[in-house]
Amino acid sequence: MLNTAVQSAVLNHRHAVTAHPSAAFCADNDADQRASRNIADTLKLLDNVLAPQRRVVHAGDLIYRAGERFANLCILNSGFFKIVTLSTDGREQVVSLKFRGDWLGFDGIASGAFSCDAVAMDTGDVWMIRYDKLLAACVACPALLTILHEAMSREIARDRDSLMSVCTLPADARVAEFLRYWADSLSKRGLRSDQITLRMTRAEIGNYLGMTLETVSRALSKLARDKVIAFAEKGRRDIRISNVGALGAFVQRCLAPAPVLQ
Amino acid sequence: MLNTAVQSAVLNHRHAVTAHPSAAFCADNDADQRASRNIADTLKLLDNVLAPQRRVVHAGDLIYRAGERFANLCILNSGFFKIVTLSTDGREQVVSLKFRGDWLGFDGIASGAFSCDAVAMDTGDVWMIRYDKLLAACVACPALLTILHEAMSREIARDRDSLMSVCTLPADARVAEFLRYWADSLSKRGLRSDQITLRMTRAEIGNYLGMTLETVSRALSKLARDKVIAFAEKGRRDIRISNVGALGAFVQRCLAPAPVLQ
DNA sequence: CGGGCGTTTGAATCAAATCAATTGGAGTGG
DNA sequence: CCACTCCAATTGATTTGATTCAAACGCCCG
Repeated sequence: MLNTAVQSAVLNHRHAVTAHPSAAFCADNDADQRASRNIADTLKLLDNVLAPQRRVVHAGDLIYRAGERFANLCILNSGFFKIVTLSTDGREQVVSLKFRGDWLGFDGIASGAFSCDAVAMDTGDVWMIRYDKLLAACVACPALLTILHEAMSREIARDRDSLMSVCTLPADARVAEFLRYWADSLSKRGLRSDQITLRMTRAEIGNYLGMTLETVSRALSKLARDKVIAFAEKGRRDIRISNVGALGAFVQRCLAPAPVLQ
Repeated sequence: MLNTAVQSAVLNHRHAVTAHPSAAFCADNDADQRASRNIADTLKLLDNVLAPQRRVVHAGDLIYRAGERFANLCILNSGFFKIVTLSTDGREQVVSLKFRGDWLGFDGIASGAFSCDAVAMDTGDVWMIRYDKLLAACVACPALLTILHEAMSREIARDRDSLMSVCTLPADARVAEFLRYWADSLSKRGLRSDQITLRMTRAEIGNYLGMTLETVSRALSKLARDKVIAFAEKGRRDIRISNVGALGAFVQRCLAPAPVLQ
């Protein structure tokens, strides 16, 4: 019973974020297991009540684009997505990353149009839900309303954490924090978090974190030198994280005042 | 009929953000007038349906603090507020600024506890609404639900804009953008935006924008030197902005590639 | 008037950006 | 299979925008 969520998380994933059968890597603590189960339960409920329209997407596909009329919210059943805002003067900014169980499209509710692009970064499937139908269903089923509000609330809290990272952490720490967040997100979804495959280029990571691609590269090299992470033998997109705690410790070390050597 | 919203916006404001009777400064365009009216209408509806509990606050008062159990949302009827998140390791970050008509507390919905402090920066009054009562009322009154979702949606979109500014703009432009946002916020609430009184220290502004207080000071001096803003004759907290467009132009100038001089 | 706090401004320093060269894989086609 | 291109990533040298450190100023208030 505990493992059903973990199992279902694997569905619809091909070469994407691969789940691992061993409990050693999947939701290794109670909180992660609970989170993973919550996501599975939420998806099941939404499926039952609303029978959302499925859409399979591939890397590079746009789920919606800025300016488009808002009518649907999406729930991510699998895959990995980025939210990109585009300013009028042409600046582009990756503002958010989304995984299984996350929602897309909240930004469109207020203005009636999306204010950003939602882009798939891997094969996945999203469930489209008409917003008006969702509202109607929420009246009949209060649990749905709770789910919806919690999702929006989490997004708000998460965005604030992002801002905090960008404003208060030096570049190296920001990259470490980014990896930690990614590993955490995988754990909470019942996926193995000791090995992650970045499906973003250094340039995309840099954009998200407010630094250049060279700085990202240097930070990753430093993390590897300090043995906080390791690269897969072949290629440098796969990152092994034997100990997530070490990433947190690295962040703290970056913040600590320079040691006085006498 | 067009001016009622503007009038009501003045209520409950003492020395805070002062409204101006002349239409030249208040909601000078249709969009601003509409926004101002929307805020007034929303407040009226909430007042009628929920009869929120009033609370008068003064500069420095905490509306709620991180860790506190979540039970109420707040609507700001007047005053000016900051949202501050505190990381476990002691970093502090101003993540958001709030004005009349904005909501406080969405971050508490998901986890059942607030994840940040909400601090009044001026005299004002907030309306407290029990979240469970609000949900019940939403079922009976769909307009309420729309209002709630739009507020959350706007907050999400706004947070993303903040992140974009911090990540893509140089320090000078960030300060200009900050002032532009502030002036805009005043316009949308039917208040004069040609003269704003910063109720934040340079240190607070710097924290919010991800830079040091010295850099904020230098940026403001540069804006004044370039005649984009002007300081009040006495003191340097009051800022005159004769032309909001000039702030936008300044931002663009910061982004433009260095001019080739031959 | 004097103390305290917020602000400004300058000079020195530093972290990150920029510029530039090289490496390394993935994919293509002969 | 190898040669080739293309693009991502790394690494080094240099520049630059912002921070840090320091000093002075201005305003408010007891």
